Amino acid sequence: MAYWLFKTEPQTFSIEDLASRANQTEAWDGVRNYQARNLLRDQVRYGDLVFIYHSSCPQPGIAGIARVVREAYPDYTQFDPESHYYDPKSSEENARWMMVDVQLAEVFAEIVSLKQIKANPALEEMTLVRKGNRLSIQPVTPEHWQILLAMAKRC
DNA sequence: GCCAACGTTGGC
DNA sequence: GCCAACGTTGGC
Repeated sequence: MAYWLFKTEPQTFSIEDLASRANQTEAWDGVRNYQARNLLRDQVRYGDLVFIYHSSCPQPGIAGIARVVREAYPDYTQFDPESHYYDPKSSEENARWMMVDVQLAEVFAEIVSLKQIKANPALEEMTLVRKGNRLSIQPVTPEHWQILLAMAKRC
């Protein structure tokens, strides 16, 4: 089993939105970056655990954990002309973008803030804090996962 | 294949 | 809103 970090802008989709549908699965749509797409398609597997990271917001950081409950399949928003994520260059026969389904596992009592993460020398190799990194789907090593879990206030 | 122009991400 | 650090596009 592998560990991941998925970024989301909470003003668009937050962990509270995920929590409000806790017993349902949620399609993680809208990934429009090839490197992130490749990870979703080739490496993210059923049962993997995912840190949900809030970005572009007052307090960026890790808000909780989700579980992958369906492996990669075509992101339907790419075919919808009404969608913000519509891609006219993609086709149903040859879908360009993929998504997975996730389900909430845990909401942290407090966000593990980017500030805390940056302040921890043991996490300086994390993709998240490497200079210039903007990847929205990132692998997390088991070591980093355990350190971050220990930093989180669990319910 | 090169690379300039442009668009996006995301912290601050 | 600023801007660094990307990624993408398209002419050549």
